[in-house]
Amino acid sequence: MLTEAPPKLIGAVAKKSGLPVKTIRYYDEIGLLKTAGRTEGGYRVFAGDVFTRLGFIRRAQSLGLTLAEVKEFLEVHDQGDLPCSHIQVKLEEKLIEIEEKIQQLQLLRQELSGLLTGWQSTVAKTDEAICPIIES
Amino acid sequence: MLTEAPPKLIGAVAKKSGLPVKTIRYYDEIGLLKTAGRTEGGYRVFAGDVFTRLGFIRRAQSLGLTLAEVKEFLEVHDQGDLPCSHIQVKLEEKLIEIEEKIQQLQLLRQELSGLLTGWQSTVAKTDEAICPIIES
DNA sequence: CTTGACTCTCTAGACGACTGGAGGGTTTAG
DNA sequence: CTAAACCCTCCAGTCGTCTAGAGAGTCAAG
Repeated sequence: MLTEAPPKLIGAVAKKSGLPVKTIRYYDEIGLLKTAGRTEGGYRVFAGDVFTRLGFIRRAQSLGLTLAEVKEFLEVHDQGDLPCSHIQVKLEEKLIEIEEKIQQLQLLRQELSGLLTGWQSTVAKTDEAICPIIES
Repeated sequence: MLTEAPPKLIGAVAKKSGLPVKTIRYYDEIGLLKTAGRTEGGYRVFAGDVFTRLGFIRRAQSLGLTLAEVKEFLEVHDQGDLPCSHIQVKLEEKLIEIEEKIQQLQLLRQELSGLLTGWQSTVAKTDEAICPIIES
């Protein structure tokens, strides 16, 4: 019972991934998606792994990586068997950057939770609190 | 032997922090810096904690926070004794986000180092490697 | 008092990452 | 065959984060 997988069109991908159609087209335009070709009518057809890919993109992006950087990684992934030391070094550098980021995030967390506990102690002191600044 | 601290002008801050003068002015403009007033001639004068502040800004920013978010945190810090639950909740949410980010970074690290080890095994297999794609 | 380094404001431009809309082709249900 | 729901390209606009330059004021050294 093997039925032909129906071609995933951009609308379906958008709905399932939660991203706007426009954004997906944009990602495709700048070469992040390696679309699985087009239909006869010229519609983009996407492979099954597009969701993994989109997930990766969004995750990386939300962590401060640019789409250009993301693209590099994806290219490495796509032609995975090209261990040129040039790119390998670049990847290793990126990994170090990421580890630094993790540490920075942990520091930031400390700082913010410092704000919070500072507050809490203030709350304890003042026993009641009203916020005089509510903007928007 | 208490001498008056000399007023830190923007150029000195730029030099010491490594940021361009323009950027610092920009940060001031959007309210990130709470400059310690101006000289008679209209020059910005910065307090000693400006470097801590700039450090915080850059760190947070490099982790994907917007300057608007950074600004919120700094405002909390500046008027630290306002434990209004509205903002407190916001901060807690941010903390959770940050913890998620840490996890995502760890995932990303895994993925990237997966690329790397994938490579390494390929290297082991092919024993020699040349990179056919050197762009720029 | 002049010169040079520094500062100011203001306006405009750049770049990344979208987002909206016009104008038009494709596909499918009735 | 037509209408609705998709999809396409192309072009322009937006938002955030700077960055460049013009024109002008400030300040310390000589």
